[in-house]
Amino acid sequence: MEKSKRKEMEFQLRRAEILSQAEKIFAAKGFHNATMAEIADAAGFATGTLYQFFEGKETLYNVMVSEKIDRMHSEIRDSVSKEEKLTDKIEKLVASHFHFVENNVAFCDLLIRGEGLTLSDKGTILRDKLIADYFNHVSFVESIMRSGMETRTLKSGDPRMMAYTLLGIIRSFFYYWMLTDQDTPLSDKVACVSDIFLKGAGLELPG
Amino acid sequence: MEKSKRKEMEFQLRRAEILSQAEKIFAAKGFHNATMAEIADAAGFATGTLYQFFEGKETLYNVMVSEKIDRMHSEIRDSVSKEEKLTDKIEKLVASHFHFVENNVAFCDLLIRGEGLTLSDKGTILRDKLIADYFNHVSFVESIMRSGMETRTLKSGDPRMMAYTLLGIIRSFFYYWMLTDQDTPLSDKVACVSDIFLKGAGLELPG
DNA sequence: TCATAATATGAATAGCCATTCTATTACTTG
DNA sequence: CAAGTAATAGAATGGCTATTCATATTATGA
Repeated sequence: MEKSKRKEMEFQLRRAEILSQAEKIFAAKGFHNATMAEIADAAGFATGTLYQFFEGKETLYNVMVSEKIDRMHSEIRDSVSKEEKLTDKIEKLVASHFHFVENNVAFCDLLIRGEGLTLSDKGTILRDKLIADYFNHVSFVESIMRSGMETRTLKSGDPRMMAYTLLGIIRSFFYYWMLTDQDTPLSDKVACVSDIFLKGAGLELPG
Repeated sequence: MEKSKRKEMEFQLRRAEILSQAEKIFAAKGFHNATMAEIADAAGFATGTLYQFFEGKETLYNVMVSEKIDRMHSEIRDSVSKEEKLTDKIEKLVASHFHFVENNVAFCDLLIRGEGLTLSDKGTILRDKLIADYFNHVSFVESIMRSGMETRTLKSGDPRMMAYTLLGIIRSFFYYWMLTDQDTPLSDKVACVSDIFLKGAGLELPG
């Protein structure tokens, strides 16, 4: 028999609740130290019930991380593509990364720790997916750089290197913010980052 | 009774052998998937013997990571402090980071994965130490930036932000190299990195 | 060489937790 | 409302491995 519309919706709601609690707990403790019992409890289910929704712990983790990353990437893309001028695109790229980080501190900490990229042999599936996602993301940034070169707003050079550079600076600032400075908004640093990326740290001597 | 000189040396040799094998195995499989039995076997000892040298698995891991990071940082400092000119210092900073990475791929991969930063509650000891080490390292780079400002080779600005910027770019390049390009030497990119850091990606329009 | 201390061994222990499975509860529908 | 179906509960199972410990081995020095 077909699942009714309402049934299906309720199922999705419960699934989402489990994912949401799983995110919190994995983020707080890492993959290996989080237990299924704990997640079930937080979501208001019995341990066994989780297995109605996900094959097992590793699948749960993989799905949680993948879906979250996908959302992050599409948020960033959406926000950047609304801009016309290259410098605005770059600012938006930085700003939307920072925005995501500010709203997902624990998750980003989990990602920084990288936990779960090598869970087990099976775990390389997630690792491979995350790496592929990351490359897609780099390619997206690269395409921005390339268009900047075409319009002669950026120096000509290897656009992929430039993408890596900008993403590296973004990551470094967010790491710094996570570890030391969460009281002041990270978004205050947007201008600083895009400025140093475009103009560099060296002093141009006059004459 | 005092341990004889020779006894002590032999002890240290065995300890070093265990650490060296532990590094390989942890790097290959991550903290949680590596077993004490496996490490003991690789080092040519029985499982129980490891406990003569280290309190337990977590201690073994912590010691291995800490000592390695300490070596990395002092190598980088030594190499940078031999240079006089600021631009040379910066090149050397990049080059020595890359040098370490090229010679310790598996270990760096372990660090990127970040495994072990939150092993358990006890595990935060390592996390705290690594964060402190990282801050020391940032401060070192910051001091280079500050001296660059004093000699008017760098723009004036927040030297710590500049330190984060450069370290971020370095990390990003090494990450890229790890994932895609290990056939060509990473050191080929040294000039590119210090160039983009000093001059930025933007095109200075003439006039 | 022999008694004694220091080390090494690896099988046994013990704790942890993912996963399974059956009893129970809630829902659906005729 | 009752029979039947789907969903949930949570205790029991089983696998895994860090750590311990009684025993064996090796080194020491008188």
